[in-house]
Amino acid sequence: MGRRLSICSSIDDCDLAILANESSRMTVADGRSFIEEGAPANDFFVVTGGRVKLFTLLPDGRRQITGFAEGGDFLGLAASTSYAFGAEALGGATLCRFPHAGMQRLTERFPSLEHRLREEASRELALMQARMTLLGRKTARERVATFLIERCSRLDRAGPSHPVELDLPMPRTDIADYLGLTIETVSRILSAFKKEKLINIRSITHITLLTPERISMIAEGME
Amino acid sequence: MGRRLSICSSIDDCDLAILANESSRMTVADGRSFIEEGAPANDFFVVTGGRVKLFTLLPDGRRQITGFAEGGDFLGLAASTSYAFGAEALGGATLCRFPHAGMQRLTERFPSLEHRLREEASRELALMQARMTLLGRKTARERVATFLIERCSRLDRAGPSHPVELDLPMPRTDIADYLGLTIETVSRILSAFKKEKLINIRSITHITLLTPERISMIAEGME
DNA sequence: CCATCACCTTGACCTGAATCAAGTCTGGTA
DNA sequence: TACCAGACTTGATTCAGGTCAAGGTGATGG
Repeated sequence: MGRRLSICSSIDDCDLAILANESSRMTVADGRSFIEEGAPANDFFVVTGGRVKLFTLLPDGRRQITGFAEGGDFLGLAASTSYAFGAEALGGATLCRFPHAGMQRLTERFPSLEHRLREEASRELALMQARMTLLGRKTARERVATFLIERCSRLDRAGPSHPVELDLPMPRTDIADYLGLTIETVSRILSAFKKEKLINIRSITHITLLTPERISMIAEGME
Repeated sequence: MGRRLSICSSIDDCDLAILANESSRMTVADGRSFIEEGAPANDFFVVTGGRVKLFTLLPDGRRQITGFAEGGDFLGLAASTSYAFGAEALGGATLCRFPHAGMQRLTERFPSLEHRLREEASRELALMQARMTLLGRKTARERVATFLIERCSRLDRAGPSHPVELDLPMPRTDIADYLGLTIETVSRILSAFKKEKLINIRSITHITLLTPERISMIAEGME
């Protein structure tokens, strides 16, 4: 969750030691889970490298991926007592862990940090509104199109009108669980987009958006 | 969004004047919109009475209600430049409006307020994860059951095992747009629940949950 | 160079919820 | 008391996407 600006951006150089003092680095191997949904929430995390997926589960195993996080993103902003989601590395990730107690010392020492955290939380809140609309009201085609555009606008700001190379580091299963679809549907729709010359599938993980602006149209239901 | 504790809870009595100074009260009539999705976000709101619905729209008019807010809830936490949602009164509401500039003066004066705001944002974040799971992975029956349970646990903490009277102040259209369904489906499922003696429909807005614990089971997909 | 395994694609078929189309109920008005 | 309008319910039918079932594909190791 949350992007770009590192947690450090609100703290000046010579205070970095204090920060380092309150945190510990950790490495998580591909597919390894490091936050258990419902477990007591003792830590706050910052993703420093690699990628992570966040998800919730239903008792029968149905899964909803609620977000992907990468370098600079915050996890576990909720200062609540238990995690509302599980988290798992996607192809290996490195994290910085801040125990809540230490976090509190930090926010006391650096009041502006609290503001950064709120900012991050509200940015995430805004993204989630959009994702709820996707899940509640968009068709499968629109969902996949939205996903592609979302991916590409995390590289390029502003949707460009010329071909964009895209790399989808997550397996189809994860895309499906993120979009509230099945892997078959995701696969079929990507194939359809290819047949319609909207995209080019160079390899499983490597896709070219041939007509980004048309794909954005589809994403917004304006075919 | 966000419940119970008023914004004032982090501010002591004699400072209330300062707070009052930075805010203005407003009344919104039933069905009147007071936040326009995408409009520049200049204010932060606290619901002081009545109810409000938050939603996002697709260009063709499809609507996703992303939440209902009532007394004590916060709106527009995102300190971003434009609102990520629209908001409209549901049967009349009263609000307290805080222009962002004033809000900033307040957080400087009362640092603990910033923490409250983050807390509120992260609580909302956790709720949204659950709602994404609902929209992405639950069946219509499960969604309606979840909705009923959600409504009743905002009265009673802990799901009780004996009948609960419930009042649904929003029209079926809103329930449908909240759950990502059509009004027909919502209506059919409520009728089915009635036939199965899970609920009793006393009037359009007044429903009794006869077996709350069975309804919770359905809500979690554990029929 | 082939076997294997995990992941992805494609096809045939099915089904849950949407859509389309009548009714019915309620509360307000005269 | 009867009428009306808007909101809700119910039924018949359709269809988007899910499910089930084969194939493909490409990276790894023997």
